[in-house]
Amino acid sequence: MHIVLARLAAERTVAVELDDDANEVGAREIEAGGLGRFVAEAEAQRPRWVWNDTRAWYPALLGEGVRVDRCVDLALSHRILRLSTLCARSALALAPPNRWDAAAEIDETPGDTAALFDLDADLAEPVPDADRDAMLAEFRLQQDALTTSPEPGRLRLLLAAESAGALIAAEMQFAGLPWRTELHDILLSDLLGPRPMPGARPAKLEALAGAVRSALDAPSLNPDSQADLLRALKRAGLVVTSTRSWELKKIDHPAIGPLLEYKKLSRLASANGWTWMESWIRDGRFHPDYIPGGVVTGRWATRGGGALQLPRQVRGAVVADPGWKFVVADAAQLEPRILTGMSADTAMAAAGRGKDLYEGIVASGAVDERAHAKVAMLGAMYGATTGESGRLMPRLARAFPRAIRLVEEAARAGERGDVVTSRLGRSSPRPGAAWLQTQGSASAPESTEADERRARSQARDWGRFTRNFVVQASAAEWALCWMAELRKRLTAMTPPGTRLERGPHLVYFLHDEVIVHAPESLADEVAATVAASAREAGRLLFATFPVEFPVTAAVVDTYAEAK
DNA sequence: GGCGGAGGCGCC
DNA sequence: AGGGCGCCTCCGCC
Repeated sequence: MHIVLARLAAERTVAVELDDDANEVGAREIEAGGLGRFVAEAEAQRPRWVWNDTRAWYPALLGEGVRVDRCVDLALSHRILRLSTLCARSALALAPPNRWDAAAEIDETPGDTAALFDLDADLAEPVPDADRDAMLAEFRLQQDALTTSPEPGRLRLLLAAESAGALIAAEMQFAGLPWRTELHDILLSDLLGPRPMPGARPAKLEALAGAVRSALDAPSLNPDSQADLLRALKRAGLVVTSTRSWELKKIDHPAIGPLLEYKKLSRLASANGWTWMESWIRDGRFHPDYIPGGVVTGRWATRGGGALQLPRQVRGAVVADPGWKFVVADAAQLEPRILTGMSADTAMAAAGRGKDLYEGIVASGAVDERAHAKVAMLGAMYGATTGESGRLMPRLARAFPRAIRLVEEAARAGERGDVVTSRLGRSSPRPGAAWLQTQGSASAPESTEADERRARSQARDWGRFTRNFVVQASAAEWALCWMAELRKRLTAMTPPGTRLERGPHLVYFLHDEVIVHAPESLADEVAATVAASAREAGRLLFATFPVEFPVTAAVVDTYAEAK
């Protein structure tokens, strides 16, 4: 059963009940303030709620203590279906852009802003606060795209996982990641010195800046200014082209040690220092604003707070509540295992069976040490052509021809300007107008050597993008299935109606890693559940193909203890 | 003043 | 000469 929620006006909502063929079988108008109660009662029938945008509905329901089991997020689903090669001939895919298309997809022709203003005024609203007719029409178009797809199963799973992700994102933001500001303050003070007055440098940074100034004989140097710093380094006789840490590391000079230390600590102070703490931690919780599907590959993004870049230095401030534990779990070598499943590479599946995949590659004889296996695999998935990674690639290709062929073919497709598609049906965007123009001008009769070089370089760039896209996007799908399965099982561990924050619940997600906040008595069971959910995700994506997805699950009091 | 690109670096 | 991000500061520009 599907129930479509639509706004009639600011304070009026209608719930339209549909049968399996999306025919309307009932509708009920909900008075102001009554939505939470209505949803809570309807949940007993396990409907799939259909709404334009999870962020527009779910936070308020969570605030009323109401949890939703499953939903269809029409905006997220629309974006997938518009691009997917698995429903390319559907009416939804062939229609001109409308207000269901995110703004990001409309303005992808830079320099052509005039076109934006020529479009229908509806486009100004990227995610519509849709009325009843618009919601039903969009839902039926999406259902049609699914039923006419040659691979409806994959797409249905993808949309279900994407929508479950939207629920999880709202729940994680609502619950928040436990964060102890007094411990964060101690961590900062130990590394930087006591908290300075606003605008002043912490004591340890000031001391390091002084050491750099005297070592470079540059008394007025501001180490925060790259231009200033580069000049001072050159004046001291150092051969550098930038002030990047990795370049400076290669230089032997008394200024370099304190400078690298300065850079590391000043980064901490500016990105996750006291100001960050006061802006983002409320009532002992960090509430990141997750954006499901915010990355072209389907990975999540975040807005504000840099939630996906929490440096290791501050993870000691992430502490479970008294009587509670964190289960910190990450999927081991996720992307190569995804590639294994996609390519059905039985040799690589064997290398990853029951052990560390990179050790397995060593055991297969393809390379002679774990570090080489890792750098070679990453190079295969990212498109490295030179250096150690490039040198090791041919050996990898001989040992695992199917896996390597899959990423090579994805790269060739991108170089041609073609689209590639993930395991469940998320397709890459097409290259933009500028890309096509550069390729076109290189094949024109009057093209120069420089034109052709630029076109080749640009084609290889897009090839690296599509090479990585197939793996990264499919890994993101696996992670969504993992979390959706885990969420379902966590809910089942407490009595129906238990408030989210009273039972074991997800509090953090980072591409291939999750944190569950769980009562101590359930922690071990949660750890086992995390692993079982990973196996289920593997089965959902790759059926019976024998690729394993081991997870490391640690039961800890603080995030810093894990890994 | 605000804006936005560049440089740089944190995470996967 | 490696894929995807977000966010900080500096600095030139309007």
